[in-house]
Amino acid sequence: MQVKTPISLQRTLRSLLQLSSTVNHLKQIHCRLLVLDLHQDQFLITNLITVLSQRFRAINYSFSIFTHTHNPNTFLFNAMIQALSETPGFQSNAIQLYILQMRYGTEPTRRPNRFTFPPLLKACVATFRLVKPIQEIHAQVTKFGTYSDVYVGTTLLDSYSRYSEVEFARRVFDEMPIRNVVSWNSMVSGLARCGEVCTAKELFERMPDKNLVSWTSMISGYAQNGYFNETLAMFDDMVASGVKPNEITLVSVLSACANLGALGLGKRIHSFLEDNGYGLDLFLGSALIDMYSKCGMTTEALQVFDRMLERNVVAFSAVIVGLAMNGRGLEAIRIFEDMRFQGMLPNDITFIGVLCACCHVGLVDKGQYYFHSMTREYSIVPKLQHYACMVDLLGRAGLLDQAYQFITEMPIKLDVVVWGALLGACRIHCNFELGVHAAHKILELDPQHSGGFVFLSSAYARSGDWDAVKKVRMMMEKSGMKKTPGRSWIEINNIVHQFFAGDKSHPLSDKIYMKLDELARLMEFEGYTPNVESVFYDIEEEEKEQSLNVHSEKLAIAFGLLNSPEGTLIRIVKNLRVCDDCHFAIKLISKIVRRDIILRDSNRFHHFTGGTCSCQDYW
DNA sequence: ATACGAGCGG
Repeated sequence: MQVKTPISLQRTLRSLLQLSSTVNHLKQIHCRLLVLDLHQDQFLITNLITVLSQRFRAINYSFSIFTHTHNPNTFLFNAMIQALSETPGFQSNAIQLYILQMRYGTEPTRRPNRFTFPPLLKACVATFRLVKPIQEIHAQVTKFGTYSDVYVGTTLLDSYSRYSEVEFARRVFDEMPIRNVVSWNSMVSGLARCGEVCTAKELFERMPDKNLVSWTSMISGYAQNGYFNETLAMFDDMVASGVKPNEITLVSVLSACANLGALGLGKRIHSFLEDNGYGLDLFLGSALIDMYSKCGMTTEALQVFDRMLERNVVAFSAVIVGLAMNGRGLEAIRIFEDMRFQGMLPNDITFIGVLCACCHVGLVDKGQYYFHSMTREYSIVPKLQHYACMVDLLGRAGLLDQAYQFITEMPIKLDVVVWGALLGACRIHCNFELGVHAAHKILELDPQHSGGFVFLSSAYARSGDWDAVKKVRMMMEKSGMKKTPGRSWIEINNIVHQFFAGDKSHPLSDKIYMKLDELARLMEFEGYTPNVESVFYDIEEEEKEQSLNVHSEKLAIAFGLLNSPEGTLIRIVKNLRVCDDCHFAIKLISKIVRRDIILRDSNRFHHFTGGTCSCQDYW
């Protein structure tokens, strides 16, 4: 039975609830309710539960109050379901409570309404792996006549999109009688989440009005789908239309900077954050660490890491992976040990960094130890990437038989990356027999894989078996193999200049080629001879004249030397792996011109200084 | 009278 309380007393108690700043205040109010015999006043109880759980996360206390209330009404159920659905670990209880509500019977005082479903849907998303429960709630939404509510529709379409059910999401959106900016934003980010970035963009353009979230949704949608140039273009548009970005926008922009190696913009965002008093929270901190690491600036990455007030597994993983990829494997391992010492649990990505670190430093035993501890101590199931790291680790160290043994014992289906790791090791250690086997396996899995063909043709060329070389060539042509064009880029004064192999389209092309000629003469003094073998690794180039001299990274470096002050660092990003010849040449260039050069290729970083490379010629 | 929806990191 509903207790009637004088309006003025209710109002007083309600403002007391709002003013409470500790759980003790609320306990005192709860006591007053009991003393005044108001503990069955559902309006006050609803308020009490809301404040307890929203402000103090006191979910158990809330629930005990709920269970002591007789015949709870819709409001009370809604408040309790919402509280449970907002508390990590309790979402499934929210669903159970709804089921209980249904079992009680849905007479008018207890009938679910439009406020019931949004939290319930969120709880389902947090609890279930499959979309089925969402569809069931969709049916309930219709049954209780709340389908045309904006909040319900928006949450429903959002939920569908989180299960990649973009068509259901779109249908809900199209059927909504009223949409507001939030509904549009949900649909835009839902489409982006399902990979339909172009449709998302179309919708974004058609939006009747846009706010900060609309822009941010589109920007992060681009970033998450790997459209990094579009991410930055969108960011420019946003700034141009006078919308001020917030931390959430900038996290996505930083991720694009990281992937493009756009250090200039990344740094500008870092200073913007500092100037505007944004603290280094977990998201921004990790994004900055990643950005600096992927630009080869590990020292700056470490600085950000050190300055973070709070660090979680993502921040640790970012710094461990960053150091590992940049060849600072020992430091990566030290930070990992530090993390374990602090009792923070690593996850699968942390272990990618750790294994990668061991690989680049050549710590075979340690790598094997960590690989085992991953499953034994932390119950993390190794993924293909972890296996590929192990094959790489063993293979690089010259333990090819062990690497092959490891492959044969793998409990999951092998992919191109794992065989590719073995192939790479065979190339470094000149084991052609095993390499040919790996290459065939790769071509079975991916008949257009250029690396497989390249290895085969060079292996046969080496052994003088020209018939076999011919056969491989024919296979290549038949497979329609398309080699990704080599592409490198360099950022000068915040502008990214891009070069393709053999590119002559740049306005300063003449000067660039003159610079390369000059470097070639100086390099001869240092004992450089073009490595003919590389030609076989790079089939796309071999038809072209002077093919060895025009790989895109060399063009970018020459351009960088011409357009930056003496003695400054040169940073290049390349979309493919660097070839042996360029690697050797860049080592010499770093010595001749006394410049440090950082080259990020598709696989790892190379820090060249004074004629040596941080990868120690293993890559 | 009460409560509900969108965008972020390795």
